[in-house]
Amino acid sequence: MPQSGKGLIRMNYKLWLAEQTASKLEGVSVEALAEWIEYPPNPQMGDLSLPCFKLSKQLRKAPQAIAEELQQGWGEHPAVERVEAVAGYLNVFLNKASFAADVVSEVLAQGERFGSQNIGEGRSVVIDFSSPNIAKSFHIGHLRSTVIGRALYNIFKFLGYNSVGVNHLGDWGTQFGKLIVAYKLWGDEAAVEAGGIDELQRLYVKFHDEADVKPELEDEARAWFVKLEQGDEEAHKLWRWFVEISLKEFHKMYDLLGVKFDSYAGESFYNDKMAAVLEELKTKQLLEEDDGALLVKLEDYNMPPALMVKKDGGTLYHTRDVTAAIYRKHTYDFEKAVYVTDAGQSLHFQQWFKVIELMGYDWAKQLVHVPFGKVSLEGAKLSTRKGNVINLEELLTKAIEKTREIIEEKNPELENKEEVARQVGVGAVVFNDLSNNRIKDIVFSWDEALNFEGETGPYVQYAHARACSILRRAGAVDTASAKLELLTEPAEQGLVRELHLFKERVVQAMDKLEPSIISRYLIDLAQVFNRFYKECPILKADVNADVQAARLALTKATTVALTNGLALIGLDAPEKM
RNA sequence: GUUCCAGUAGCUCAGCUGGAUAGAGCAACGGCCUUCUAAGCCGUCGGUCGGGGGUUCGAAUCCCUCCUGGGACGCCA
Repeated sequence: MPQSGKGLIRMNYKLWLAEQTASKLEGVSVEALAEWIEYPPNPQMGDLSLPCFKLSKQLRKAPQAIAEELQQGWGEHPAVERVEAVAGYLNVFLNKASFAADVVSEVLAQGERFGSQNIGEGRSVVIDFSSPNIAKSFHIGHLRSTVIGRALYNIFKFLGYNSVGVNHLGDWGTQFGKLIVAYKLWGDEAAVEAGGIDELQRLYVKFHDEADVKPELEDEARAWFVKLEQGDEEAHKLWRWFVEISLKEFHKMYDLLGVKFDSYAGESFYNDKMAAVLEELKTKQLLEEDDGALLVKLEDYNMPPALMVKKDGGTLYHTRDVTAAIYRKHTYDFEKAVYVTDAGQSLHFQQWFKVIELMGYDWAKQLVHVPFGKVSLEGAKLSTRKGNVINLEELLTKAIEKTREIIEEKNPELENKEEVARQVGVGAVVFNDLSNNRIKDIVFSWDEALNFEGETGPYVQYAHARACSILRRAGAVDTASAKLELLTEPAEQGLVRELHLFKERVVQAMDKLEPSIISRYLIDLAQVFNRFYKECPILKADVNADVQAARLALTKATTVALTNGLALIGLDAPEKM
């Protein structure tokens, strides 16, 4: 257990309080108590609280009586100022001085590791995210999967897992038949080289427009895809070319966003691996024929069947996903495999997770779908085919441009304007996408995506820059000898309390696979810091030297938490802006 | 039709897996730059937590039901 002498509880206050009280209660485990302990809604009620209602049944006593007994038997503890029994709660008021000293010294000691833990012990988590379709523009719909997946990747890594980021490229399928047909009919090489994905997409859209009046185009497209699958040279060459052009553009986005992957094994990668899986399904007697197609019936599980082979012999995304999962299990031996896609695919994932289970793989329960809500544009659904999309590059470019303007207006002396404009502009867009629960649908609005005030990325970055500014002006700071016990003002304590929360927020974010928990935390932290900044002067003439040193240490600790938190969700923390 | 998800302030959303008087941001209005970056801070206004039942000492949170909106539902992914 953490040593609690001299107020040093090493930041696990819930566990510590559980240990303190468990010894006085018969037959109650420390773990259970730790779960029940909560933070009171406001500081006047204390810093920690144990509701005694659940204990009431077990101990056959009134909650308030239990709380009072605990209070009376409390005795003295250097880390605690006093305890109260109120309305069935045991409220603990921490010793402000020791609390501040404990928290701030821990944050400073851990630095960039602050908030991290070794929960994963090196076990692997495969995260399938981003996964854009080749020859289609990278629009704001793909952004969500990309930034949510990347955040989860970072969070798992921070907590001791071996994160494996997989970009399951949509580089195979009948759309390539369509694209080949369109290219041969209306395209030309120079235009595609010059126009990139835009030109490919124009061809793709044109195909659909034309196919509406000339349905035989669809047959041609199917024929070309069959040729592609059979290794036809011309088809393969065109396909390869489309992939290269697309990847070049995707990498521009990934570079701007700072996203990296460990694998780009997309759909085409599994082409030669599906036959074996189909054979396995057959052997395990899971496949049934229906109207020429092969499928796995799932009616016992209240789901429509999972179609594995089309009547023309072609495979489907069920087939590919099952194959990919088996491959990844063998390759990475994952403890968990998460798939970050829009919520519209929920049924699909449930279906093939069930297929994996029916194949007898007990690791089926390690497969997790992480769904997120749809992005729509002023109510209209985004559609590549209709050309109704917001291009991510355009959005990021605008965000960077707007940041540049704000810098010119507010901080024209700034040295590395371009770099900061990128960090803040991109940060605003990314943060905006991560600030709500991922399941919520988003109606895209330029105003909101480019808003830099209130609950936004720039707000958090700005708090960090202000803190850095103070530290810079203060010069060399000896935080090690600072008298941290002096940090007892309400604004200081509020900040200390928030810093203390970081560690459990990171774990929550992992448990719920929810990056917005980090974003929300950062807003709260920036908020209490801004309050502290306003209320507690540091570099002013009349500030006592000891107080100044302590506040500088607290400021430094805040930059550590802000930087670490921002890094988790993929944002940089510029020192000036 | 079957099934999944969402519904909290005028708007956008939190609400820590059932706890104390439901919190932020935006918008509106009113204050705060001769003092550490005003991308900031403070204040005011604003709520039958979609409706109705139920479980519980206690429900925005769990269960049932209804309403509204959205998604998915065999040969696209």
